[in-house]
Amino acid sequence: MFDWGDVRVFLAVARAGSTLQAAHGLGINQTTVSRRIQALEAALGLTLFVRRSTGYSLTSHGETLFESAERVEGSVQAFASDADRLRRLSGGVIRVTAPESMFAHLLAPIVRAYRRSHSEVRIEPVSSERYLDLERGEADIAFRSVKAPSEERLIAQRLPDMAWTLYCSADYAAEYGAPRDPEELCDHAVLVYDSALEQTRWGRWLAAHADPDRIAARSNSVTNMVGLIRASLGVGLLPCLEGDTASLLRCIDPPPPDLAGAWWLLMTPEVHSVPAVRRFTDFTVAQLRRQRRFLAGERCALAD
Amino acid sequence: MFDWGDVRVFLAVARAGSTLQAAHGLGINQTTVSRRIQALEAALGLTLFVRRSTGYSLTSHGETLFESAERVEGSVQAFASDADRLRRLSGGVIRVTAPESMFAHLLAPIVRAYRRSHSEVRIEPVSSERYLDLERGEADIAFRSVKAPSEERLIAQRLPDMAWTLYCSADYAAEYGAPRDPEELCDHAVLVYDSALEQTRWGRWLAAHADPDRIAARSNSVTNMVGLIRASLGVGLLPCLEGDTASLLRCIDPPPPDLAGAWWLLMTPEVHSVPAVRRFTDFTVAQLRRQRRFLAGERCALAD
DNA sequence: GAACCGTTCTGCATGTGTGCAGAAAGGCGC
DNA sequence: GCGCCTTTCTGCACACATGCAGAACGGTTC
Repeated sequence: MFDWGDVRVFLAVARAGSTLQAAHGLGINQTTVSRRIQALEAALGLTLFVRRSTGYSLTSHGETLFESAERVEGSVQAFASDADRLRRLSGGVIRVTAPESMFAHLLAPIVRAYRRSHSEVRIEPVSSERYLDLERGEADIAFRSVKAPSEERLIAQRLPDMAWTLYCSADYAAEYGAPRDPEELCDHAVLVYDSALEQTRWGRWLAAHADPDRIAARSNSVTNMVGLIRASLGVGLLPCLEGDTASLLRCIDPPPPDLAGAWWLLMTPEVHSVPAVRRFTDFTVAQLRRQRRFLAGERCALAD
Repeated sequence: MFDWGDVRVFLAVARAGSTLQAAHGLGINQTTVSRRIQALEAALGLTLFVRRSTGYSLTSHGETLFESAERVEGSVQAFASDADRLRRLSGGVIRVTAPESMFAHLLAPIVRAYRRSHSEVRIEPVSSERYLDLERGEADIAFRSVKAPSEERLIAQRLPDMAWTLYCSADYAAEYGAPRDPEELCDHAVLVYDSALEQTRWGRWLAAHADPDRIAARSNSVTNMVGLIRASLGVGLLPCLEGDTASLLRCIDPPPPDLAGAWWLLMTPEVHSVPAVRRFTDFTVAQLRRQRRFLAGERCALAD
C-alpha cells in the first residue's frame, strides 16, 4: 500500500503545476516532493505527471485520479475538523445556533444560569440568517423549529412545544376591540403568512377561521409579522415568545392547544457523545420546561 | 497538519485492540505503531486511546473519530482501486458486463473481430446475474437495457435499438397457426410479462392487443419467456436477438417499429477517458450498427 | 504462588528519508 | 545571442523515524 500522505503531495503538485511551488505550499523541500511523487507512481504502477523543465503537468492517468484524490483530501479534512471540534468541546466551548429572538429571550437567561454553576464551559452563540451546517461543524448544537430533511444523521431531541396565539397591538384593541375566540376572527382585519409558512398548521388554522376578504397583509416571516401587528394593521398569529416580548396583546389566552409549535434540539451523534455537551443540553431542556409563559400547555396563560 | 498515514495506523490499532497486533497487520514494528499513535494524538491535541498493559482501547474521543477515520480509509481505497483499474485498462484488459445472451450472440463475434486487429487488448466478459457496480470497479463497461437510475455519474451512450416482435414455436404454429399482425393476437393464447416488465412499452403493447382472458402464463424475465414459448404455451414478445437464436418463429416480420427497445453502453467518466477503451467501444458500436437482423429498422426483416 | 502469555515502554544502532547546495535545461525578454 | 528566471535533477551530509532487544507489568492457568 502506498503512503497515504503522498496523496496530499500529489494534489499539491497537480494544483501548483510544479514540485517547487508545491514544496513551498507544503512547507517541505522540493527534492522531497519530487521523490514522494516518484514513490507514489512506483507504488501505483502509473505515471501521473509529465516532467518538463518548466514544471510538472498531469498525464491523463493523473487527471483521472485527481478527483479521487480530492475525495481523499475531503475526508481527511472532515476528520481533522471533527478532531478540532472534539478538542474545542472537551475544552468547554460549545457553539449554539438558534433564531435570534429565541436566543435573546429564552436561551440567554438559561446560559447565564448554567455558567454560574459551570464556569469551565463557554457557550458561544453563533447566529446566522441561514441554517448553519452542523455536519460541517459550523455550529455544535442547534435549536430549530424544523428537523432539516437532508440532515437525517442528526440526533433530534423534541423540546416542549411553543405556544402560539393571536396578537394585536394596544392601539388596534383600543379602536376595534380584540377577538377573544377564534370565531370572532372573521370580524377583524387579519394578517396571514405566505410562501412556506402558509402550508403549516398556522396557515391552515387562519384559512379555517379568517375571512379571506379581510386579509390586510401577508408576511413571509415571524419577524415581519411582529412589525405588521405592531403597526396596527390587524391581528396575526405569533409564537408567544415573540408576541409577549414585543409587548403585543394576546387576543386569545390561554393559547389554543392546537396551535402549539414543535421545535427541536439538534446535534450530530459525535457532539451528542461529549459529556460536557450532554450536561449543558440536559440542563437547558430542564430549564426550558419551566418557561411556562412561552410554552404550550395548561399553565401557559398570562393570568397564571 | 498530521501525517495522513497515521489515520491508517489509528484504524489498525482501534480494530486490533493492541499496538502489537496492529503492527503485525500493518507489517511494521510495534514500537513504530506506538510512536505514530503518539504523534497523531499530539497533532490532534486529543487522547485517542487508554493504554493498559493488556492493550489499547479507544477513549470516547477515539470512538467518535473512528467513523471519520473509516471514511478516510474508504476514500483512499477508492483512490487505490481507481489506480488499479487505470493500470489494468492501460495494460489492455477491459472488463465487459452484458446480459448473457447478448454477449454470446452479439458481442462475442465483435470482440473476436476486434482482437484480430488489436492483439494487445484483452476483453474479459464478467457475467453476473446482478448488476455490477461500475463505480466500484466491478466491471469497466456495461451493456444494459436500462440507464441505472442511481448511477447518474455514468456516461451513457445510446446504442441502435433492439428489435422486438411476437414469437411462437414451430409446434404452436403447426397446430394453431401464427398471428401475422397485431389484430390477430386476440385469437391466440398469449404469454405476458409481469412485475417490472409489465410497466414497460411491451407490457402496454400486450395489454392493448391481447385478450386478457387468453393469458396462458406470465414471465418475469426474457429468459423465462423463451422457455414458455418453446414449450408451445402460446405466443409472446421477445427481442429478436433472443427469439432468433432460440430458433423460434417470428410471427410478425419485420418487427413493429413501436416495439423497438433502447439499450445503452455505460461507463464511468474515468474509464471513458482511457484511449484503449474508446477505441474498443467505437469499434463495437460501429459493428453493432451492422447487425441488422437483431436491430430495429427497415432492414431488420428475416427476408433481408 | 510460580510459570507463561501478551502487552507496553525504554534504550540503542541503523537505515531510510529529508534537506541543502550546485549543476543542467528550457522559456522569456531585451 | 545574451542574461535572467524558473524549473528539475544529482550528490552528499545529516537527522529522524524505524526496528530490534530487553525490561517491566498485568492477567491467566495450573
